[in-house]
Amino acid sequence: MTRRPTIADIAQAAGVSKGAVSYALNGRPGVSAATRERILAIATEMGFVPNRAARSLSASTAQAVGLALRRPARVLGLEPFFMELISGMESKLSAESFGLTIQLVVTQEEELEVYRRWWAERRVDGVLLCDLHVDDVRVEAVPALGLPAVAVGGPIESERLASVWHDDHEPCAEVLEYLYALGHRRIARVAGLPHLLHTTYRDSGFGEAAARLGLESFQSIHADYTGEQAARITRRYLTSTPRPTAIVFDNDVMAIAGLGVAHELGIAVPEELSIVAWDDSPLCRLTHPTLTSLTRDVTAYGSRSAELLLARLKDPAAAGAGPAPSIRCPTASLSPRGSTGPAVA
Amino acid sequence: MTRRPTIADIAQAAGVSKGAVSYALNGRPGVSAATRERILAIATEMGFVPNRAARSLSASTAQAVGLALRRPARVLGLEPFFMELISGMESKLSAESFGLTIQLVVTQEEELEVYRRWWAERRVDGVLLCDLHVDDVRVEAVPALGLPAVAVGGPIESERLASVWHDDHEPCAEVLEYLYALGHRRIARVAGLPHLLHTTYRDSGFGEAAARLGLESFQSIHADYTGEQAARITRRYLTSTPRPTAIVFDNDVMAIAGLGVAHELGIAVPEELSIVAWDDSPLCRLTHPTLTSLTRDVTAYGSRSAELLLARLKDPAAAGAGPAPSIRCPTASLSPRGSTGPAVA
DNA sequence: CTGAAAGCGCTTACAG
DNA sequence: CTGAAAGCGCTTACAG
Repeated sequence: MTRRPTIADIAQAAGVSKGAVSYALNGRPGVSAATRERILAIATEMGFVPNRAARSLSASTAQAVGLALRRPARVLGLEPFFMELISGMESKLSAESFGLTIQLVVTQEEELEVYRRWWAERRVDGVLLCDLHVDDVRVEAVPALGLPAVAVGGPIESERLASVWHDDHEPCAEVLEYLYALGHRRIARVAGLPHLLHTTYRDSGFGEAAARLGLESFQSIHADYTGEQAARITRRYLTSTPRPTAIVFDNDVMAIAGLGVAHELGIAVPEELSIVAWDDSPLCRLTHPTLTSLTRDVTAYGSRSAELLLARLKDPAAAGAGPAPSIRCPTASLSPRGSTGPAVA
Repeated sequence: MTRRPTIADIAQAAGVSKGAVSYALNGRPGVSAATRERILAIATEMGFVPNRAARSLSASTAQAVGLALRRPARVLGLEPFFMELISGMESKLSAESFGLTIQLVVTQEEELEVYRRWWAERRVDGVLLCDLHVDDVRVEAVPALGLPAVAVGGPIESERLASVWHDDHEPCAEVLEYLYALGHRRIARVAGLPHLLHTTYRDSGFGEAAARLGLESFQSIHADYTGEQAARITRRYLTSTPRPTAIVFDNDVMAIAGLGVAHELGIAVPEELSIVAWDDSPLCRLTHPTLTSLTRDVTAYGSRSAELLLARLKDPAAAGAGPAPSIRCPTASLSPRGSTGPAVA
């Protein structure tokens, strides 16, 4: 037969009803073990694969999860973070034969529109929300749509939106204490986008740790994660007097740009300047010297998020009852490498 | 109404049949202009969005395109290439309200299995094939499935598989001629994976250009696009005697790793060593010196591929007739930057 | 131009 | 344990 086999074909071949085939295929009660065996054998032999649209229509499930990314394409491409995250999500999803539908968006309104459309079309069963903002409207708007979702980031204050996050405070303290122990007293930071939630956590984390250590000159300047802005800010830091002896960058791309500026200005790393990167991608090991960085398992972060969403899709009753779970992932830890060393006065 | 509106609801409100609603919504003949207006107004007012599964089931179209990526997650994350490509594809697809379904796979067999399943499930209408190999089984196997596809890469020899590609020969010549003009005579290359089709085109492109220029010592060593392998090979090149005065890398990540090795060995770039990268991502402008590289518009490459696939999906008759189109994109061109300079003997 | 009906390929109560 | 039937929400010939 050249046509795709349907359950009707299997039913006919097995001499049973379509309903029986459906029960057998889905491992539900309603058919005897012997009949089930026979039906499954025939289905396999015919190379049967259920039509997703038909199944979706009657079961009203899309067997797919959506991911809308609102970042400029060049930033997405540049940061290994996103592909690692996607890879982690995808591994869990495909294991449960869920699809992952991706769309890039520009504005927040466009992003919400995508969620509305996906949900109205029943193209996805749920979504994963990235890049949480301060006062993120999605935290209220997405649950309000009735669209199951998991926020990848936090912690957030919400009874309705589940989230997977890790602590951003502790690593800030760890970095500053490490640099302090190396003798650094003039430390600066090139921070990420100020409206991103985790940036604010780091702002306060660094601020508190700096105050505790008496690092009065500690300062942060916000950037957009691109190399250009990071280079400009680093240049400003390094040409000020007295210049910092250590700079912390909120991502790896900016740290590499900062290292480039140090080379450009003839400032030796780590002899005259220590550099610490956040997000320990393989990029940090490409450079010379290699970059000291805060390591976290981004792939695990993605897979944990997908896992939580799948669990909530599987048990909508539990998902509806009680406050939404908030899962904390292991905190990032410092991996000292070649770019940090003792401070010189 | 709390339930999603269906065409039946609209039909009832408008006092027409469901068929009429369908015709009006899809802009097909069969309803008068006045009726159409009225139906559309009601649909808008009700916030109607067609159920994708129902539409897919009756129209037997998924309104989605699949992309299976067979690369280690860390390579995918590291190379801006893929996200830029995806971004280009996605922009065309979402403009036509097609979804993009992504899956990461490990083996070729797994990849083919994904295509078979997607197609059998009718989860996608077509696929985009990346990373063409030498004697790639997909070139025959995917058209044999009846699954519409466009190869992103080539040129390939196939009457059945459409492709979008760009020439890899000319840039090789351009690079070597440029370096030759700068006085370089000992040139080495850190190549990409040897079984990838474009690597073989570059192998021959560089080989021919080197022969033409009389660069007898020109040599290529194949690597896997990671920084580790590139660093190892670069170290070998730079510690040999006489060492090359210029090294060409098949991607940006390897070029950055190579630059790191030069720093590590105290070899000044570009004074003592020139470096050229392939794939001009923003990464090439992060470093100091900035990397001379071969620029191509990866986003356009992706969007052109998606466009071709959409065109073939829209007109299956034309897609079935005649040899599959083979679209050539603009050739990469050299962007000289700080990492190349005159050769020193 | 319009309506009533069948059909896409599944799932799922509901009777036997 | 099994079968016959209705239904999911659309599209599309086929009559009027």
